[in-house]
Amino acid sequence: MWLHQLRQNGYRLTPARKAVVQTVAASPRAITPLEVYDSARSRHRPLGLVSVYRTLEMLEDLGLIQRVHHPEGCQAFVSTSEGHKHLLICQECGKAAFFEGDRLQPLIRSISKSTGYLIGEHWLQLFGLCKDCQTRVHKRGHPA
Amino acid sequence: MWLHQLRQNGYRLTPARKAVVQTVAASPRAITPLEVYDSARSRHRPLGLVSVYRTLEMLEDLGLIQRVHHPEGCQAFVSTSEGHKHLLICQECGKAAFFEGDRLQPLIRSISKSTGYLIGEHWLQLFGLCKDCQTRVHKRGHPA
DNA sequence: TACTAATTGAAAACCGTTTTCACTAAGGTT
DNA sequence: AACCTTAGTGAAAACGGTTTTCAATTAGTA
Repeated sequence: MWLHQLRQNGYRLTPARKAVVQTVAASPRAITPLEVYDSARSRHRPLGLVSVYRTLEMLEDLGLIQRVHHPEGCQAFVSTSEGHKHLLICQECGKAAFFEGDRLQPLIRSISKSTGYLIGEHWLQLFGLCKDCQTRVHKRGHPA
Repeated sequence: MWLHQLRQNGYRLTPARKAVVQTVAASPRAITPLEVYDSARSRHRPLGLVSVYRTLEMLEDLGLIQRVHHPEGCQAFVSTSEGHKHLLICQECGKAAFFEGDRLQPLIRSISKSTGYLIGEHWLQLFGLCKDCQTRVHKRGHPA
């Protein structure tokens, strides 16, 4: 569990941290520092926004959460699903799913060959509608 | 040419705009608003940072430039290469190359199937070393 | 040449993030 | 259980990039 993992890395287990960690871990979608703050304060009222930033940074360093890049902003985080690196985000509700990117290798190799670049990292992120939102959208009629 | 295109979209052709547009168009790498400002001021000294932001927004709306997402920040822009949507960025010098992402379709279809998501957009960005920087790095000996 | 609405640059406002700092308390030690 | 050390806390101030405001300017048209 995350709280365990923090202790093992020499971090103290404070109410502020617990509140932030539990909030982020419980969110199925990417959330911003301010959202974390609002939500985590119900677990630990005196929480300061500063502690949210510090804890998020810490969790990112430990690889437990990752930053999500959106067209509208890049300050949101999701909990990282072990071994799965790529994100699929619902454009309606924000719910995040993960998938393996192994199948990218052939594409990457061919791009490397044609451009001459030595490719190190890759980022792939997909956007769409999750199952729930597909049916929800149907019921309301199709939006623009 | 870009300046033409601006006129055709009802924008006036001012020295400030020309300076910004020419600067961005001439850059082989993604540049931040501040970098644009510094560089464009050599073309039009009295340029204000505000005009840089406004012009960048305008160019983005017209689809002439696109925002580049980096682990370290997401405020840089590159000129969009016609038809090519995906970016390959040199981690040494920042030079950008483009490539087609068509070959992603099979991967996307299979992910769509396994997750149930209806996938709309995709973002793929690669990071690596361009040819020049590969040889440059060799000459200096390998860095960490 | 005159007109007018778009555009400009400076300054102020804004807002999310980071730093500072004196205080608190987690967790090991006794 | 009481103590001690130092990591961690929250409030407030500082910061820095972006946006807004506004009076002055000017591009493009009549």
